[in-house]
Amino acid sequence: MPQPPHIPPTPPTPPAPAPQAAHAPPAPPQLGQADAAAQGPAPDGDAPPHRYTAALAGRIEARWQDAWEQRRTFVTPNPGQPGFDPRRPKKFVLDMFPYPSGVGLHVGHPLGYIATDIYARYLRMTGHNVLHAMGYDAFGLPAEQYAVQTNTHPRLTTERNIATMRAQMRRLGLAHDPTRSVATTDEAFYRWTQWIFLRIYDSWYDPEEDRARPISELVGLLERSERPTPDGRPWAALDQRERRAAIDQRRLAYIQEVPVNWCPMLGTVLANEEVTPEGRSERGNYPVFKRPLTQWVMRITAYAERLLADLEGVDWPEPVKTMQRHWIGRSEGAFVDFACARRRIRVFTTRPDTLFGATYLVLAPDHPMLAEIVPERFTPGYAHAKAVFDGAAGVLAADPSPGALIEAYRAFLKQRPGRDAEAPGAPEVEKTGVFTGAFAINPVNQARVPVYIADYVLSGYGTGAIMAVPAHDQRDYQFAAAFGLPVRDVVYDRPTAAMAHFAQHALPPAEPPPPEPGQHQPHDTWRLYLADFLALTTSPAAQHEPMDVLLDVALGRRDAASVPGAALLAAPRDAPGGVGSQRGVVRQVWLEALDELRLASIDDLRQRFAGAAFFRHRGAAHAAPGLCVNSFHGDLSLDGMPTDEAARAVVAWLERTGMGKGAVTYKLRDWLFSRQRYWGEPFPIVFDSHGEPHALPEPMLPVTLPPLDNFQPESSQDPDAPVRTPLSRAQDWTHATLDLGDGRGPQPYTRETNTMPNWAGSCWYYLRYLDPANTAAPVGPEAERYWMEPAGVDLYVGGVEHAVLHLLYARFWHKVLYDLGHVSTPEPFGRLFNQGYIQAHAYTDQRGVYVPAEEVTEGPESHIEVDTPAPHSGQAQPVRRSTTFYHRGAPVFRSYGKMGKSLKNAVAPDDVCAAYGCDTLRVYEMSMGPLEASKPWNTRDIAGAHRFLQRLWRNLIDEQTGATRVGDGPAPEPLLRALHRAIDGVRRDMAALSFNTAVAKLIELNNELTRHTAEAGSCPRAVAEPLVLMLAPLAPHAAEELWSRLGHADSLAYHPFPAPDPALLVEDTIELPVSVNGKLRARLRVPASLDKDALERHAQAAPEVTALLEGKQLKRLVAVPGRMINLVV
RNA sequence: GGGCCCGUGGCGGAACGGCAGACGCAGCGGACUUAAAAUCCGCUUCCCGGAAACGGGAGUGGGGGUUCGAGUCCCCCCGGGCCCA
Repeated sequence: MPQPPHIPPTPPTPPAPAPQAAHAPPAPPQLGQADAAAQGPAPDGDAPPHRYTAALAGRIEARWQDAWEQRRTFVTPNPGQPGFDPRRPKKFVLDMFPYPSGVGLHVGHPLGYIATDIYARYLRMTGHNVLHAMGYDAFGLPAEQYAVQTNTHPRLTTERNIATMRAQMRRLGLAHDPTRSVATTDEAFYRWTQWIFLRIYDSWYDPEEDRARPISELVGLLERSERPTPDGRPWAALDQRERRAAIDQRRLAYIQEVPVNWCPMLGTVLANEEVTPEGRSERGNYPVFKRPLTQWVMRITAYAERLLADLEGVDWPEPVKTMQRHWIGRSEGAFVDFACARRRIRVFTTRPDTLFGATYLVLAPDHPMLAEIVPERFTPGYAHAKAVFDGAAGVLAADPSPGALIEAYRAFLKQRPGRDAEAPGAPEVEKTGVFTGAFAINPVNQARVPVYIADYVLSGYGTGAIMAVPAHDQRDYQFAAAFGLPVRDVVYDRPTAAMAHFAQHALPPAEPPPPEPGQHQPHDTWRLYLADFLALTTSPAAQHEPMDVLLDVALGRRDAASVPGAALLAAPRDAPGGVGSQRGVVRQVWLEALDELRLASIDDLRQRFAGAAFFRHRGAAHAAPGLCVNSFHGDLSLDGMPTDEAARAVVAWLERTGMGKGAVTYKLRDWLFSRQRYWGEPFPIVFDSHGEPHALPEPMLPVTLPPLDNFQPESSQDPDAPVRTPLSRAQDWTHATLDLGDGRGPQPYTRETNTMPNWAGSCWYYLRYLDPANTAAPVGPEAERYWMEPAGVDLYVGGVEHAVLHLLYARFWHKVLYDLGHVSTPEPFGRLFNQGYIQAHAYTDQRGVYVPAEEVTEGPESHIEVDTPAPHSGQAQPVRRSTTFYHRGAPVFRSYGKMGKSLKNAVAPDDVCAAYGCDTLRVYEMSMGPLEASKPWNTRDIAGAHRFLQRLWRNLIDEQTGATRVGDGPAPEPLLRALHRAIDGVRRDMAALSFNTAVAKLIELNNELTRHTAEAGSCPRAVAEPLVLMLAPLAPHAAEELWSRLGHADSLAYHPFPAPDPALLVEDTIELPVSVNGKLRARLRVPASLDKDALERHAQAAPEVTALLEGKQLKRLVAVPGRMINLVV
């Protein structure tokens, strides 16, 4: 997974004493620090010897981290292993797989890890077997780039970074099972990545059984003619090569020549996201070219339907599900055949309902049928532009034949920098293309439409040909505008349909109403009627009324009683826009909308609709669904049908007439799985002397990376230079004589020299946590079933940035493994939770340059003139700004953003741990707000978390002597009640991941305890012990220390979490609010058991209420026992 | 342009459709102290009246709606964020 937490190369700071008076306030004088990083509590030089200070916290934390490790406290046994307790229910808690990067860890990164740790600790204390482990997605570019620069082997860098990150996690007190930690770069791990790749390679998708099956079963089915061969000939008639091809083209992992973003200077392929809109590499700014390259591809599209359908059953945030649905992009479209030069051009469309609006066809520039349909000469008199691209004019002048133009266009495309036409974020580019001279016949209305080629149609998409509907597709519209092609409306939304209806049927009454005050002349009254009519047709109440009824209403408003349908006007509220001032407001809105159409007259309006040219005049396509118009010919009429119904009708007509068929398609593409890198998993594949791929037999795994002494990529200026991957330079490794055990004996082979992408390891790492030492399988079946059933991972926490790719790829691999019987659940992650980000203030100086946030101080307000470039002219304009922030005495301005290096606002967790202890950091991060929300870091607030732990400590431990202050005497009942209310609430909050409110409840209880302890001089054990246990998930070190000082020898990690006593949760009397007309007027203390009738009597008798009821009629009385009373007068 | 999410005190944030502002920060007052820090106790949404106790009014971005009752549900608008184009 990319975008991992970053770990600084320095080892974590050991617990250090609190900084002593080291923070002399910088100039200007009498200013406090604003957002200083980890400033630490104010120095307390003569603090009592046993106060919970940063120094003490540091000692405690180091001690307990050692103890947990030595006692193997969090080592979790699998079923069948010693210590396993089958009576406890299980939970599998998972964090997203981090990349150990080596730079810039900040306090935002561990937020999710702390949350899962707290949850897992809570689960252990509530009787669960908990699996919580942490591993490292350790292959990847940064280490390889570092190798290129310094010639340090990436393994060295990676292992150093992993060690650093492990220490970091340990310093935060995260209770991962140390025996289950894995790294994708371990040979023992990637052996199984390769093994899974081979299972995928050795599988095919059987559409009849809707699952993946081993290739061996495909061979049997082909032999028995139970599945067709590619061209329909019997299996026995195929020769050896043809049989091999028939199998290879059905594999779930296959080799194909595909167009990729090739960057010759970097010597590698780039993902779309790594290419700038200018067609250059994000790193280095080198040119990138589209180039066909032989790649490994994963047939994820075979699973599109299941990946979509199974989203229904998982407990994930709805936005993530929506993003996956969009990414898969299922659409029910159609293939439509257009007759052309005695051939048929098959196009694909996602909008068959717009077929009547197709005014031209566009083919991919390399469409195979072009040679057959392109005529020698253009038909004379063709009215539209024939070619639009740089240099087209010259070619047109020299030789106006279609063939010459097409050649020139292809040459133009080839020399243009490569970029995926569908790359996200790419700006709209000028449409280019060429008329082929050919015409095709639209099957539904026999219209003769011109055929173009253009680069906005890709040969890989659908059939490589589209029907263009410029009125209802933005790209088609732009192309039509560039070439002067017709735009024909065939779908209207309700307001447009209403306008069309008005244009056709409205005859404003003979006697027009007097002109409204303002801008409209009397002859413009049709606009007023139209505006009213539009308001009516779009009002929620009249959404489904027929247009002719509404038109009568709109036209007859002055004479309402005589008009049928006038009931709509009877109750003003039922017909928004109905009467009075509100009607005026709505009318004004519509009049303004009409102004934008620049209608010259009602005849102008009529003409636009008569010519089906509404959208041409508006100058933009209307891509949204609506109702069909202008769509009838012969026996097919779509007029009035909504989009989905019309699409079905067209598909039925196409299938009946043999002119096409319905088709389900997906936006999802197959997954390019090759990278031209060194630092990734080698493929377990070799090629024979014919270039045919062979899987290596299992005993030859793992295929390890060969040593390399030069990691420099082979760069070139030439976009067509042969691709030389780093691995191909290891000649000894690449060429091998092997016996693959297929009966052919030892043969010479060459190895695959691409490596797998970063995603490979993160697609299955969670399975390895379950059984990390297994040498016979990636995961043993018993461990897999125990931890994964019934619905996969019980809680998966990570950032929303992995919503699509990681989660989709991992689901795909899991489903393949499920089909092949290696795992027992169809979905890997049952419940997903997206944590928010931590943001922070950032500061810029008067030039707009960021200054280190930790050095910024706050002071008196000052006003300064700053030169700010004006948005459009770019000219500097002095702007007066005020600020209260200063950096080295100079005023700076505050902004806000994601914590990180670029904004110079990162805060390192090591610094916070040193200044307060990691328990304080944990409590602070959890109390900042809801886990799912993004929230601002505020160093000043950490003190609150620290003081809470300090107060709690002081309640139990004498700060002078270090002895406990806990006594065995009884606790007073109010305190006990507070305790049990807290227990009840904290349990609920913990289960719901609402750690912020859990912290608040503990603080409340502790504050109550503070008051009691101050008074009584000692703290009752009956409160102290449950409080410590409840604190344990949040601040585990302090809690363990207190627990042991309370006389317990064992860790509290598995001690039962306190349970509330129901008897102490119910109150005898409760206070109820009494409101009159919804306004709070009194509070009533009543017995909790009081029933509704008695409540009502009490409420009416309350003096505050009787005063207000004086002389008024009580209309209604609502009393909800245990809640409130409301009187209505 | 489309989709999703979010707007609550000076700040971070609480609040099953039922007492808005829990808890923390900052601020103010008090106790302790020679003094300060630390600690403990109290106050702290805004406006009006009152010496005070207290009383009155407004209030969850703006407007409308549903409801006995709306921060919470529905519609429109404004502002911010994320994703897709």
